Amino acid sequence: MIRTKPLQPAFKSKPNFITHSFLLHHLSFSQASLHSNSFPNRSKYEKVNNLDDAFNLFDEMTQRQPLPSVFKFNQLLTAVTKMKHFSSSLYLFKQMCVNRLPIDACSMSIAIKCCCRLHRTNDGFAVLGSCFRRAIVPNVFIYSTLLDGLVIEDRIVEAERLFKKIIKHKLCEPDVVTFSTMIKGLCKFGNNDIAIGLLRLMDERGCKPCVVAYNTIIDSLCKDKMIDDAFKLFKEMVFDKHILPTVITYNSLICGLCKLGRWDEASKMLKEMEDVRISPDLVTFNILIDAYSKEGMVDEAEAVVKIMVERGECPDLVTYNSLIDGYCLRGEMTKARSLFDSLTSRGLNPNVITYSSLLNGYCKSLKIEEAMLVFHEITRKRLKPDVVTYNNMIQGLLRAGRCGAARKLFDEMRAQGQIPNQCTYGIILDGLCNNQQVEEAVSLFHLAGDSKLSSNIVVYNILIDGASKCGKIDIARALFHDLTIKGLQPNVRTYTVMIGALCGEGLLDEAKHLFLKMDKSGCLPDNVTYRVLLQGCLKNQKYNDVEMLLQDMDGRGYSLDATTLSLLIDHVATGSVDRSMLKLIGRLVPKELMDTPS
DNA sequence: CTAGGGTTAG
Repeated sequence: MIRTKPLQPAFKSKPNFITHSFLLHHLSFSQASLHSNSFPNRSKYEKVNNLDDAFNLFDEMTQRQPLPSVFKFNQLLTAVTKMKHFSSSLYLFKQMCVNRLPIDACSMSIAIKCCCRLHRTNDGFAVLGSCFRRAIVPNVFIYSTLLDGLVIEDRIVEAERLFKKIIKHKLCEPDVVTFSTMIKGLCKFGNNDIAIGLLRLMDERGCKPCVVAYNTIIDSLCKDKMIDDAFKLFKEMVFDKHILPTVITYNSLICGLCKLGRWDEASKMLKEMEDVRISPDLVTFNILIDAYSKEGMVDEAEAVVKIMVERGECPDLVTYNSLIDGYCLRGEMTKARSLFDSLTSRGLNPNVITYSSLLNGYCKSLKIEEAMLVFHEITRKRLKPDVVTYNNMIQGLLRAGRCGAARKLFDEMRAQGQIPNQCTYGIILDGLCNNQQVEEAVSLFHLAGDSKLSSNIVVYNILIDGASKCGKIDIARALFHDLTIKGLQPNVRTYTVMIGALCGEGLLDEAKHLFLKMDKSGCLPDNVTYRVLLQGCLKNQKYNDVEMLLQDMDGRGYSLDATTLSLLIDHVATGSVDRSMLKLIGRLVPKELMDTPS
């Protein structure tokens, strides 16, 4: 399976004051990075920095007598390709072909790269065919580029086939780039172990793994939240293989740590990279800004922006998109809007991500009309709403109770060629349930006929929760039964939602039974499970298990949230829960709740 | 001499 973002975020801890003040302090006082943007030895063929110049130079070159060398043409193609004008580069290449201008393997590999980056890898293979017709022997550059094209298009089976063919038929000698590309493909499909195996294999074949090969796997492990494995590989790279990490290595690790809420370690890595004289770059700062924004700590995020500017880095669209999203998450739509409006004066054009963030912010703030305006603005700016945009808008409409409009947009999205993903269905099912339409939700779920959807435990969690919220405990039970029949494994959330549903109906014995069952089936109840069951006990005046639950929580290092705590205190006050439990309760109160007087 | 691989945003 290709890696996708989870439908539900992982539990994270907030950065404490010490960590982030250290982090900011540390960054602002370390030495500024050096910049060198001068390229004194570039010829005019690689110096072109806009398309017009490139085309003019090309025309002039084609008329020269004698013709410039293939080397000069390749330099020009490279320059255009570096500007990411892949179509133009391909156009020039085609002109070279039809006009019998000089072409070699290098020109071919540039053309193939352009095809691949345009998601036209098949055309890349057509260029490979033309190599044979022109008696140009395809080399390792050409095959590695084609391999990358297949990986870019998620054609992993074909990528593996090509890779094996290269080795078996000795099409070329695979080098460190060929291996790294295959490793990237494996990682993209979650095969980290096989990727590590390939890392070992290349070493055995006498092709020494380099920092890129390691980075690829380290980053993939970080994205899969296997950060400890990532560090294992990092240490192996540095200490056993004596390969120096780069800023990209650190960026991946810091990003992974931030996303897991491991702020103190992220801060430690920042310090470490400065120690080894690697300056944080634009991406490093963007990672920190995004992490702070997602924690709702926009002030700290803005502080990082200030520091990066002081250090000579120019905030880009990624920077501002993170900030805008941060303000949206806090519901500070005025700030989000003014930041959005300031983009053009900063020379930045909002993209579909910017618009979707803003739209989502308005939806979450229940300003559905504003959200619709933003939605229409997207097409007016000749951008295309994508799946995420539609998902956000549909969610907003459902929240506003406008089921009909949501339905219409769902149809429109498919008409526009945007394929609904699992997230879309999750949003719609949840929305229908919240609009008292569980039956519709369940039938849509069965109607969707998507095998991945019907085996998605998160979707079951949504439906069970929704059924319970609508007071349809029978439907909730049936769904829970249905998933076990299918051989699906309920997760903590499934159990918790079901236990909550049973508690809500006063079915405490059944809830307790399920609670014991989950533990037995190896699914450990989490913090939330305990809180839900505890609330169920209290609300239904079943006090027998309260002390045992509290003791369990203490033993597991769990804590109480504000709601459960105040409910408990109420019951102690009325005498239904014994005062002797106060000491135990006190131990379960997290520091944050102690500090904030409410 | 020119060509291929690794990091950040909804």
